[in-house]
Amino acid sequence: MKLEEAIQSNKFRNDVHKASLNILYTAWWLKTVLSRELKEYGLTHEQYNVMRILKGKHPEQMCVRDIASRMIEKNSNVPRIIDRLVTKKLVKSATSEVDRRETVISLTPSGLSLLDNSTSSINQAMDAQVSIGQQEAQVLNQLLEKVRAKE
Amino acid sequence: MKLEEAIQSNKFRNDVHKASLNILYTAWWLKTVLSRELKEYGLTHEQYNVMRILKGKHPEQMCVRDIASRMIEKNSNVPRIIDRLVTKKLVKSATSEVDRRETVISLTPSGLSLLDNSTSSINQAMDAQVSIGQQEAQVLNQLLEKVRAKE
DNA sequence: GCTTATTACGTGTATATACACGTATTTGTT
DNA sequence: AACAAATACGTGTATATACACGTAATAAGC
Repeated sequence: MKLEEAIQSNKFRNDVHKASLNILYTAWWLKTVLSRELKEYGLTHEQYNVMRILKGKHPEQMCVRDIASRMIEKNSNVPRIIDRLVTKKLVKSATSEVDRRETVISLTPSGLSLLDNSTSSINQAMDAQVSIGQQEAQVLNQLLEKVRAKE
Repeated sequence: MKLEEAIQSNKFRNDVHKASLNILYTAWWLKTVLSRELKEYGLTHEQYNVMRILKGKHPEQMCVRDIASRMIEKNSNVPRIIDRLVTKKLVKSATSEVDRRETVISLTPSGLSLLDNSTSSINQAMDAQVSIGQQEAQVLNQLLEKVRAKE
């Protein structure tokens, strides 16, 4: 669906304004596509994101702050997301022995297994639904980096 | 900041995967930029969005459902966002006389005034921070539409 | 070594998304 | 007209973001 139909408006100040709304709408669309798959596994998008980050260091542990700094949405409240993963026994939490301020987190075997299965679903969904080619994706990446160039 | 730095990872399956994360991260970045401006006016991004939609029909009223269908994030709980705007006397709410199931909403004078001021800020912030040209924005728009082509 | 600053978390509040469900009202069918 | 179906809201719950603040532990300065 075109943006104009999706938000029932074609009143944009200019193409940059339209592109900004398009980015926001596409992100919402993408989250919806991915969340639909994750729901089968009882995971939210954010819980999945935390687990993916943990897998990057697996089988090593990571402290909460390291996880937070890798999140896509930087204001995520990582301690609370971890709480829910601990309840489901998908990750394990312990006080660091090196620095007792730190809480170190690691994937449990069942967390790792759930992550692998859900990642397959996510990847399939992405390949099936995100309908651009690799070369177009490269151009898109360059443009998005440029959008944020002034940060 | 490049995506790799922002999320401290360069493990992408391919460019389409990277582009998906890039869209999500850029949307978060953009919301942050805009919310910083809106905070001066005591508005959230979503409250602003509702007011912008209302302005499209001003001085006519709109029913809740019409507003909801124009939201960027389609699962927004519009009645509750409106509650907060009513509390701040930025919009007025009344039961429709034509169809008593409908609640019709309209901007108050102070709502309209706040909207105009905040829109100036938003537009300035967007022009200052979103650093692509109009022609690049056109290409970006085409690519984003293509990403969602299978919806 | 003692004091101060910093760091890493955890928690509380306001607002939001996502979704299910109940209720009042209107529309459609017969 | 009476009943069934659909519609438009409002509300409740779980989880999330955004942000402020408190506390325990460590680091830094003297």
